[in-house]
Amino acid sequence: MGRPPCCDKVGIKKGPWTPEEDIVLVSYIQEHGPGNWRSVPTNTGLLRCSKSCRLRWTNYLRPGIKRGNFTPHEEGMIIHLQALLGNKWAAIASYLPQRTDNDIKNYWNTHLKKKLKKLQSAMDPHHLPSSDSTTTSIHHQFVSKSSCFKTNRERINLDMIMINNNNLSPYNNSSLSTTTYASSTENISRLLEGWMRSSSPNNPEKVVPQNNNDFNKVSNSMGMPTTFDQSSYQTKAEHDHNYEAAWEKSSCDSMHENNGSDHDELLAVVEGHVVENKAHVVTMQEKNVKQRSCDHQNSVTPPLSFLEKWLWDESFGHVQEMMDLSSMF
DNA sequence: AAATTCAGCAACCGCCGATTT
DNA sequence: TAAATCGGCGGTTGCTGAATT
Repeated sequence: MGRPPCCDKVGIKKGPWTPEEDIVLVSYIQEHGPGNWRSVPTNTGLLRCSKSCRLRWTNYLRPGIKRGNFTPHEEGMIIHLQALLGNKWAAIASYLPQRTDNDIKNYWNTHLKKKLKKLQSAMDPHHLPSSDSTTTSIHHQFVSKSSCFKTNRERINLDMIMINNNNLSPYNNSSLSTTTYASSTENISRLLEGWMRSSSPNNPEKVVPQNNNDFNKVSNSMGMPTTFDQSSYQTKAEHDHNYEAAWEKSSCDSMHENNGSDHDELLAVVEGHVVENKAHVVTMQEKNVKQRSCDHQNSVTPPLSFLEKWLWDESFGHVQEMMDLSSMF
């Protein structure tokens, strides 16, 4: 016989998570840490399957997740890594701190695919679009050294590097110390605010805080930072803009990000790409060395591989190429 | 102003390798 | 060793708000 099932399939709730459920889940994880998902529904009383709990945590509630617009730098990274790795969203996400694989996947499907198709048709007007051609074509057009990865073996080599470099990811288990869980209350805070915004009397199931004080009460009961005063904004756009600003300001991760979208700003970001990424990798290595030294004394993080350096350098070159082309639109 | 279409994204589904009993 | 679930991943769906007609 195998293991007993993680949860009873009968009476499992589906659909969007409510703030109440989120609070229960976050509270539990703050106390016990992520993992052992099969015990979460039982121990919390949540009418969700363990998979749903894990997904909610990893894609939304986990600390350090950045939401909102992707920077040109992030865009370039995704395009390049997708060309190299294919639709390995988890692997790509490991190179983009603060972004979830789901977010990257969504962004690729809704934004970048179209963008690249546009570019592709501009570069090759006679090309007949097809579902699989985009990636292949982009691969040829933007990865000038793609011959380096023509064989499966070489692709596996890169995967090995990716696996190795997962140690650099803030998302791997070793670097998620329990002290960081507190910041997930910010996610809850944000969620509650968005939920209030979208709540309507037509949905009687939701227990909507009636005013900002109620919201703050809920937040304070969670020990949340209530850094955003939503009462003074006239329009939704103004509200959203200021909320995003407050959110960005209160973000737990201080890694430098540039949200500018105009061309000059974009190029500036791209030009700083290599340095920034190398600096980031070094920082993450330092973090991991510190973390590991707690877990396993005297362990050493491997240095940057030649191939990884190549990846960054290539990324810089191709992204700049992309930017030159994108100025056509 | 109402109806329709489009776009974005959270969450579900199904598959697969790892793990447990 | 076999059988069953877990955990993780990528593909897809369906809901909601925005944009367009």
